[in-house]
Amino acid sequence: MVYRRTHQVVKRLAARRSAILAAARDAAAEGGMAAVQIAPVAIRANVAAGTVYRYFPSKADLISELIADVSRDELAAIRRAADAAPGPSSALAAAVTTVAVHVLSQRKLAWGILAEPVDVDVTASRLVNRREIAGEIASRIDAAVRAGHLPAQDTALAATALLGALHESLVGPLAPDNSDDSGKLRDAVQTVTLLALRAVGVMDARARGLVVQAVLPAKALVGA
Amino acid sequence: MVYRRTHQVVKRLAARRSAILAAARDAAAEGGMAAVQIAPVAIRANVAAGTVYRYFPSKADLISELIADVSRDELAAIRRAADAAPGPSSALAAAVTTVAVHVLSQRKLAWGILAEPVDVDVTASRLVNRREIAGEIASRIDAAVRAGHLPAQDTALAATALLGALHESLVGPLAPDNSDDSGKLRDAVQTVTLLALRAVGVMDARARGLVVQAVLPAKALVGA
DNA sequence: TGAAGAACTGAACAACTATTCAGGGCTGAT
DNA sequence: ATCAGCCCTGAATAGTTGTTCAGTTCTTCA
Repeated sequence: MVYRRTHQVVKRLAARRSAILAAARDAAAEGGMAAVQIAPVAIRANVAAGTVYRYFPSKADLISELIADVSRDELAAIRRAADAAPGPSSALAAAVTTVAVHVLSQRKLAWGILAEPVDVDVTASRLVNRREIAGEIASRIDAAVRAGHLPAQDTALAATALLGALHESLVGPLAPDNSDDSGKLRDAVQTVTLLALRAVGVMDARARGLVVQAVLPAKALVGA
Repeated sequence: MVYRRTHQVVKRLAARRSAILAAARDAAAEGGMAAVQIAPVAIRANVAAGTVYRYFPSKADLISELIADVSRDELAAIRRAADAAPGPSSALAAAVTTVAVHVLSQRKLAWGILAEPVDVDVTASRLVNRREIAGEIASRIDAAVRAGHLPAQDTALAATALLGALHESLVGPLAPDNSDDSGKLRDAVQTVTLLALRAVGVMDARARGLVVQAVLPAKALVGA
């Protein structure tokens, strides 16, 4: 053999792969999953359509990896916010607020990742994504229960319900479009976080305090 | 003119239209929206594919009407259950329970109506559906607030969040499949109703009582 | 520099279904 | 019985995109 993958080539290939994924992500952020079509993504990434298939076996694989990527980021953000909180209840509040802020700051992307119809089957990837996020929330609820701050409950179901409430009210089709008014955005985050905390059994007064504490550090993110 | 639509013909046409809609509904109940394709629906309704287009201008119209139909039924059920309750809080609990029971007893259909990807655009119809149901829930929350049973709040947002929680935890991709165990089904309905009531501010102890009252009459429906 | 092999291109292909429409059959008035 | 007009049929059409692949370009090493 007179050809060998040199380090430089390996790096270029990896860069191209990332460029394609980034192009897909940009497209999704701008126009939702509907905009993630092979030809347009290829153009964005400065490659030909066929090249995409040298990196991803199919569109389903491309989108699945996109979903996994975005989920990884979100999960990390949730953990960071929760771990920085002083106690289990604050951690739960911080986690919920983080989810709310994230989906609001990238509504189209979030909708695409979560629920937007796609022509190929990405249910498996979406399932993994939801499971991870829900699992994280569930374990935070669990910690608060063990600390005696919340009544015992089916934490997995509660976590799923919480996420459903957040998503539906913030990026679902009925969600009001407040994307230009950052004050209303904060209000929405607060209101929904309050609902979520009360749902799992935080007493009203205490919940209000937790919400205020959790929303303050998240303010900066709203602009992102 | 030597031909005129006689009463008999009018009736037959109406029956055929209903048959097509019913076929679409059956298909959706069995295999979700993916199974609602013109040719198979036509076969189910004992007509040719072309005939469907004599009754519905396009697939989008057919599915939109299907969504409207199902929504009408659900809304009626919610109102019936809520109106039969002794007070505003019970009415809210009954409404929430009714939604839960309905989606659980027809999971595939509910998923199709609510969120399953469809190749044609039915967002408008889905939006109307959600708005109607959410509006009903919102007005029940409002009644409870006015009666002094709940704290003042953004009822529209709360209603949307409640529905999101119900749907996600009962028919979403993470929902456990308990379709064979009616005991678990009841548990799920109870748990989720409890979460929903607490979310809008019903005190825990009181919420538990309301849930029990609301679930009892709904039991019969679970089998449907 | 040349040869071998890999990567890239982009036009052609494939598959899936909604939609159409020319022809056949049915209904109702005379 | 007859015919005008509507209804129904279902094979053919059409439009949309994901996917392929033969040919071209680029990279590596002797």
